[in-house]
Amino acid sequence: MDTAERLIESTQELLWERGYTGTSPKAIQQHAGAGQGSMYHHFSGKPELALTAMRRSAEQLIAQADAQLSGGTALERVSAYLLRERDALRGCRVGRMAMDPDVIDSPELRRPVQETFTWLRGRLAEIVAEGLAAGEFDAALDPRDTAAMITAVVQGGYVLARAEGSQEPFHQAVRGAVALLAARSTTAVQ
Amino acid sequence: MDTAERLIESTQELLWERGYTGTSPKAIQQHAGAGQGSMYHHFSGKPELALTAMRRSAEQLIAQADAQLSGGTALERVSAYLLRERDALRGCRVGRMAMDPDVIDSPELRRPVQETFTWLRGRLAEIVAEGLAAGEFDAALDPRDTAAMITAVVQGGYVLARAEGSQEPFHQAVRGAVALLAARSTTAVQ
DNA sequence: GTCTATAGCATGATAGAC
DNA sequence: GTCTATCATGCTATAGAC
Repeated sequence: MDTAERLIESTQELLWERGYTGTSPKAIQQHAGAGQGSMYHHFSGKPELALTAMRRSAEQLIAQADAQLSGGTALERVSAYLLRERDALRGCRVGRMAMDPDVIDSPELRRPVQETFTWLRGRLAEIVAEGLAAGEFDAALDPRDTAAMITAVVQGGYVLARAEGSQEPFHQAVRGAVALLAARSTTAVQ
Repeated sequence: MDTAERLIESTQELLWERGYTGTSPKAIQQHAGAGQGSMYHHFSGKPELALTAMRRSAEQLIAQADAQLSGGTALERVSAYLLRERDALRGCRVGRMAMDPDVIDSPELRRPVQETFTWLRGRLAEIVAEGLAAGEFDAALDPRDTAAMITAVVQGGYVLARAEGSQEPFHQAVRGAVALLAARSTTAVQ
């Protein structure tokens, strides 16, 4: 693996762990086993390297979620997404960036974060809409509101887990969401 | 207002805006209109001042939520909490701290964050349990899971709003949660 | 109690040798 | 391409005058 690649992957790791503000070029270089000159040869500076790393993380998250969101009924796909095994204490490598002021204040750095969640909410809304069209969900459900709720439960579950220092609140939150969604879909058939 | 008070309130503001890692003693001093000597006279350093500010924010959030969560049926109270007007782009001043590695790595700094969410989930679980006892909610709902879901939707809604640069995803998420809860409430069904 | 001066170290970046 | 040296600035804290 070449140096540029090691720098990108090290940045992905450190952004996930410490955020943009809390990640220094020096820390990235040490993690990647590269010198300063090497980093500044491949990238113009911290913003460009972080942008490259964030785009990479966004692509990976979308590819992963896309794979998990295919196959089965709408409820099965949504439940699989919510109940998928995660390291809740680590949180979301993309969602984490939304709390970083330097990222949010920069349209360029914010874009991959925005695109990730726009895509995720859109994909979940399609699935909920499919479930509605198939009569699987109650017609009263709004696809976009429900999709935003599902996305938010996961992101908020990470906050609760980290606050508590335990995975349990995350699991409670997603179980709570699945229970509400599941019952809604079964009662619709009565 | 005396200097110590201005320092505390300035720290509350800046922690909300930029987090712990992104908030420097110098920035606090400038915001409070106080010199370095003044800050270090009243507080041993950044950690003690931040701890004081975070405890204050936690108390205020709990007091506010407690007031909002009294009066009306269980569904009304939960809905009022979810639909309350908020500056979604600003996020939660307590929940924000959960994404800061320096806060989470320090048991002392994490404590007010943990206590806030433990209390909030507990209070919401009580309310859901009351709703269950009164036959207001579907008996299949688990109070703690549902409470964690409600708390997570709000915290995750902030992430979506900040990622999007718009309040709309927050509103979608809480509307989605209220719609699901209302659908499982006997008062809404008939 | 508040101020200024200073310290030691980290940050983010540049320069130039190799 | 990678290295070390260097730089201006900012961070966190201490010292000591007032």
